Amino acid sequence: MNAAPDPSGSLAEPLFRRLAALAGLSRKDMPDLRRAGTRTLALPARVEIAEVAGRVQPRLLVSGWAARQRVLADGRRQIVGFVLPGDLVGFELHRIHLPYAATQALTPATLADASALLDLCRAQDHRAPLARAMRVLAAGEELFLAHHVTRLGRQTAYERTSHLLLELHERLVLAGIETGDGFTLPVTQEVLADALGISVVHTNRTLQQLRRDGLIRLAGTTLTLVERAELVAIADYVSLRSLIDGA
Amino acid sequence: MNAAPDPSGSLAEPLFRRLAALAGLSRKDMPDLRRAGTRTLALPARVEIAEVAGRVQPRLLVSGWAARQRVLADGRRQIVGFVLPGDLVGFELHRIHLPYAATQALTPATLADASALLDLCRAQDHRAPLARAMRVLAAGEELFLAHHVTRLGRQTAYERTSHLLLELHERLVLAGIETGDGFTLPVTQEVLADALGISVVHTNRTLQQLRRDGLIRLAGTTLTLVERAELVAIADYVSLRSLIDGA
DNA sequence: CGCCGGGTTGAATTATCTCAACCTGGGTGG
DNA sequence: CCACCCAGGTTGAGATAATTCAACCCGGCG
Repeated sequence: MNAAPDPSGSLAEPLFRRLAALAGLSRKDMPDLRRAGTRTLALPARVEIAEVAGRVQPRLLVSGWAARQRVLADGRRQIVGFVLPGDLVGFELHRIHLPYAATQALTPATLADASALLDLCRAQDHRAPLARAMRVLAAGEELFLAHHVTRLGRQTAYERTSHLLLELHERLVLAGIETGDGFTLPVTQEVLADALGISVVHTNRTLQQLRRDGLIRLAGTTLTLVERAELVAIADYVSLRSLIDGA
Repeated sequence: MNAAPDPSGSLAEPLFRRLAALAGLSRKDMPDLRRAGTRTLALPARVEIAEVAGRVQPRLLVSGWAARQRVLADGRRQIVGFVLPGDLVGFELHRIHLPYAATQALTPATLADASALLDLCRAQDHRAPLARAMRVLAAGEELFLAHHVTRLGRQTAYERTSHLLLELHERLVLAGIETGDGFTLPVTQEVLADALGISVVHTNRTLQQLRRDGLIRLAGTTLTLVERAELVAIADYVSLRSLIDGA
């Protein structure tokens, strides 16, 4: 759990990319976090990204994956959402934090303190470019929750899996983490199962079916969306990109 | 589709009740909407609450129920969330609107223009009581989406149904629409099915099972939560109330 | 009167789950 | 340096929750 100041401001690069890509925020409107005490925190996998001393800390996920999850009384787990690099946690800009779902690191992860960014956002007028851009990000988060609901409620395991993979890919590309037609999927099938609302065994079989059908390739943690267009059709996937551009 | 000025400001009463109950907003901090051009719009059931002329209008649901829903290419429908009296639609305070899920009236409904309220909120400092209270409401909305995900992903039909009924009840009580241990459920079983992610037939059977088990009573549109505590245990229900008080 | 939306029931079908076994590769301790 | 150990992946087979299809009922309404 070492802590060091951000040497270059690049820790927030994935966040900045999304702000630029989705909300057209220009470099000059990007906040300068270099001298704002941005420190990083390294966490091993499986650890909960705790609120320090009961207080919610605004943080930015710099690297690794995490998940917001709820565990039922009998141990069943549902992943409510994935937290990817460039995502914010405990960031009480638009809503207060409720301790309903715990955020857990799925891989080794590094976090940066985002209180400087939070203060900056709070000081903005609602018409300011940065404030506007943050509202676009918030809309994206809500969209992904709605995606999740639709997948779980009305899609088959095959469709759900395609849909989730497409969403993860879009998010990683938006953040500039990935650029090609695939991505690194650093989680176990158990994690996917708990996100997709199906059993591990069925997750395994579904992934294999997608492979056999030539829609994806999956070797270790390297996933390729071989037939992206077809996957989009199967999953009825609506991209954030298209919704923002269309509006 | 008649339009009339709000005679008393009471149109926003359900909203005000929630602000008071959840965020401790006092009457003196409540916005005065009486002379702010608050007009109402009456809609029949099944009509979409459209964005007029492609523009998103901030509105307040005054009476009736609506639903945000997504319809897949082959006609399957998933209700992403219920809109109850006191809820806001098209209210672009914290996030921009994305046309992912259409909002449809489930019963005859009346809406009021909420642009005055939106302007007022936007003029607030982030520490102002009203701004703070709106962040609490936003947290509630997010919680109900998380509830929805958990229900659909990891609960049985029996548990899901219990959970949803508890949530609807809590929301109606918070808005001051209902006060007892039950509420008026003005929707068809098909609507419930599309919210719960199960078939109509199975929804029917599940409701009957809950009745047979003496947990609920359902006559026409009148629903009673006979054994509320038991339902909470079955559904592993976490109330918004308890989360806010506990924090 | 007759129709129709919504609720109810039965019976066959299917998607998914559970249980259980087995395999593999990487890491660890003796 | 080898043996084992364990997490994670894979496969088979029986069990079950939920679906689909179909029929029927009821009350309200044109």
